[in-house]
Parts: sequence; structure tokens; C-alpha cells
Amino acid sequence: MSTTHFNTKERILGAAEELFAQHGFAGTSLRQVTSRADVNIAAVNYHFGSKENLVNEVFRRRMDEMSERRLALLRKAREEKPGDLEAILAAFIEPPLALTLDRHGGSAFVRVLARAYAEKNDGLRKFLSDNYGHVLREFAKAIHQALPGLGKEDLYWRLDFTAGALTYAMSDFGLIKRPSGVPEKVHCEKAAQALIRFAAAGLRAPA
Amino acid sequence: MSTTHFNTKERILGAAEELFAQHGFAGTSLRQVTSRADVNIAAVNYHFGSKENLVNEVFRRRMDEMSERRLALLRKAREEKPGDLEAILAAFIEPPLALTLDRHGGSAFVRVLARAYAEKNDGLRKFLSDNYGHVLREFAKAIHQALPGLGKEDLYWRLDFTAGALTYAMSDFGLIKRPSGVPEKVHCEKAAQALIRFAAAGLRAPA
DNA sequence: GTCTATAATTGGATAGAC
DNA sequence: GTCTATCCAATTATAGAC
Repeated sequence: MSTTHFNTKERILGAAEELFAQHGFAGTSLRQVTSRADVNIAAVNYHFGSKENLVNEVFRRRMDEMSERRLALLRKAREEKPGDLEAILAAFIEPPLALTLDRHGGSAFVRVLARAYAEKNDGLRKFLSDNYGHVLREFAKAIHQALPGLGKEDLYWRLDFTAGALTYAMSDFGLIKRPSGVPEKVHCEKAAQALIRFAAAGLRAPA
Repeated sequence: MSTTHFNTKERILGAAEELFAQHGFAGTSLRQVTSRADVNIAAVNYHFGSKENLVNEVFRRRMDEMSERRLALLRKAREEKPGDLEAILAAFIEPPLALTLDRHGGSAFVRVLARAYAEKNDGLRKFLSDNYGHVLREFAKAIHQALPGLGKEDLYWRLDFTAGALTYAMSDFGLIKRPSGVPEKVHCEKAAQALIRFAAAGLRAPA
């Protein structure tokens, strides 16, 4: 612990996260990373072994926390408001959106996440599916209980649509740009509320 | 015209499209492209001048047709079924999904499109926004007329969510995989119907 | 239009001193 | 743990023969 944020390893992770968000994984060179982190080029291989492993570690650092937060909120929602679809969706949506408000570069990570969805092959998708796939399955189970009338196939389609909408919204693609008068925090809360309403209505649509 | 599909230029475009879908733009080298297209390495610079321009041309080839098809269907929907939200959404969703059924590599292009959304800076986003942004604005207008009660801000949010869901669904990320017993064509039509229902319900949600 | 050959640069990774 | 220096493979791009 202690000054984790200022040692070499953390500086590399932070710089890599920002550059991956901006230029993608293949589009970012280790030289750019070490230059931005203001560390020596050899440090990345010393601490991470390879570029591929650096990519994985960039994910692990945020995903572990985000997944636990999602599952904790889901557990709480199922206890306190059983069958409440909006509460389930909030548990899914809020942790990633909260990252965009994080003081320390979490905002870059949500765009890195969007990148990951576009990566087709490579170890990365397997890494994510292996380590965090159970989270998505847990949410599928909860929504199935909240909407027992919805068939499995439609449920999966609509979950995919929801994940796509979330990814898109998180990455400030698209039409919506934060107006300069509106604070980031307010903008994010609006996004979360809008998405929960949209997805809840979509999930409840007649089959 | 004539044998456009078998000359060098078209072969390069086709090979590039497939590789871009699989490995991204930065992750694909021109040598991979020319190797798969079975043309000489120098041909790509002769025909396209640079890698960046090749990327743009890969987009132009499909986007021109797709955008015209979207606008034509939208025009038809507004004439024949004025105010019919589902018809508007169908006009937006069907052309890209139809590409996945295209005999000649259109299926790769939809994944290339998803890649494009993840590209943050670069000339590509500007190229797409400059050349095809008016299509999205046209759909925004149509939906605004179909749902006059929906405020501008919510409309834009929900349009972004819809575009995200579409992108995600097109790219076979996520949970849904086509079962081996189901033909591609049936799978795509199911996806389109499911998405139209989902998005229509989401757009109609109370503010 | 297509080829060979090569220039000029940049990439990931490592060896070895400190 | 951190540095310099370097290796070696791969990249984009071009020059010039055919």
C-alpha cells in the first residue's frame, strides 16, 4: 500500500490505461507508455514481463473492484428490494459509471473497456470471460427472477443490448456530449438514470 | 464495373476489411493485407497512397450504400406509415444487419464498424462524422416527430443507447451466439426483431 | 500496373553495469 | 529497481526496372 500511486508500477499502469483508451492496445507502444509515465523503457518488462501481460494487469486493477461492487450491490438489491428490476439494473450500471468520476484515471478505463469489446481474438477476451464472466451470469439469473415471463432467448438478447448501450454511453461516442455548464458528476448521474429507464422498459417489452 | 470483385483494388479492400475486423486498424499490417489479397506489397501504396487512406476507403465502400439504404427506407416509412416508430427503427437497423448476410464480406464490415466506434481520435471519427453524420440527424428528426412528448435530451440519450445496442448486437460480442442449427439469415432476422422491440419500448418509456 | 529491392523508422525485448 | 545501450524483427513507404 502506502504511496501506491506514485511508484513506478502504478505510474506505468496509469499511463498505459490512458494511452490504451486513446489509441487502442496495438496502437500504443511501450515507448509511449514509459515516456508518459516518466520511467525507463526497461521498467515495463521488469515489472510486467511483456506487453500482453501489462494489458491484462490494466484490466485486473479496475475490474476486480468493479465486479465486486456490482455483485455487492446486486446482493443488496435482491435482499432489500426483491424483484425490483430498476434496482438490479442500477447495480449493473452504477459501478462502471462511477469509475468515470474516479479521481485517478478511472475515466480512461471505461473507454479501455469499450476497446476490449472490439478486440476479437487474442488472449484478452478469454482473460475477461474467464475472470469476470460469472458476474454477467449472476445478473442474468436475477433478471430472470424479476421477469419470469421473459423467455431465455429474449432475456439474453436484451441483456446484450443493455450491455451495448452501457458501453456506448460510457465511452462518450455518439451524439451526447456533456455541455460545458454541466458538472461531470451530474452528467453521469443523468446518464445512469436515463439508461436504467431505457433498459427497464426494453426488458419489460412484450415478447 | 465488369469484374470489379476480382481486380487488385477490390481484393485489397476485401482482405483489409476482414483483417481490420479481426485485429483492428493498428493491429493489422499492410503486409498481412497484401499477403491475404495475394497481391504485391507495393500495390497498396500504388492504389491507395497510404494505410490511413485505405482505412477510409474500406469504410466508404460500404457506408455509402448503407447510408442511402437507411435514408431510402426512412423516407418510405415516413410516407407509408407516418409516425410508426417501429418502421423508423427498422429503417435504421435493417441495412447494417443485412450486411451480415451479404455474400461478399459484408459480415466483416459490421465488426469493422464496431471498431470504429472505439477509435477515439484520429482522422477516422472525423471522416465518419463529416460524411455520415447527417444520416443520424435525419433519424433523430423522424423519431422526434413520432414521439413528440419526448424531450430533446432524453431523445438523444436513447438514440445513443439504441446505436450502442445495435453495434454490440452486430458484432457478436456478448452472450448471444448463433446456435449451429439456426441459419445465419434466421438469426439476423431474430436479432433485428428483438432489437426493434427493445428499442421501441425503451424510446417510449416515460420520462 | 506489377514487381524486386531497399530505405528509414519503429517496435518489443534483453544484457549487463550500477 | 533502475539505467544505458543494443539486438533483431517488423513496419510503412518509395525508387526504379519491367
